[in-house]
Amino acid sequence: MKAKAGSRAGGSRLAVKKSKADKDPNKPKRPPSAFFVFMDTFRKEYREKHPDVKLASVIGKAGGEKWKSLSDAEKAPYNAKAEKLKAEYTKKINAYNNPQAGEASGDSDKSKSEVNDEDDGSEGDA
DNA sequence: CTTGTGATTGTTCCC
DNA sequence: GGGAACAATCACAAG
Repeated sequence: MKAKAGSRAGGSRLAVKKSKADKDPNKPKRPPSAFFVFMDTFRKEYREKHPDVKLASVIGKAGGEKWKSLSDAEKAPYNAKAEKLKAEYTKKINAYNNPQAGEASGDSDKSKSEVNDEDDGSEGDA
């Protein structure tokens, strides 16, 4: 059932999809889930194996079944990527909800969540 | 021309 | 804790 839900419990999100280009400039886009990261690559491969199939909907289905077929180890790189994107997005959303957080007054330093250490050489794609 | 939909799963958000 | 909307993508439909 794709009855995802007609009415959401929350209230703020009542913003219905007005126009695809009418999104708040301050509101950052959500980070692609591991599935999407996997699908980005999966799509390309799928197109080579199925040049006739172009509909993303079909690829989505194929990818969905394949995705479940993957093991945690294979999803690991995708999850790791999504995890990083999540951290980035969390900061953006924080600024979106609290653009001036901490800039009020005498706020010294309480948040040490600066995880800027990108020492993970694994990226290595440099 | 323009816009939405359909389909996949995951993630994220706010109350 | 929960529930609800949205993230990419791309062909196709309808007005």
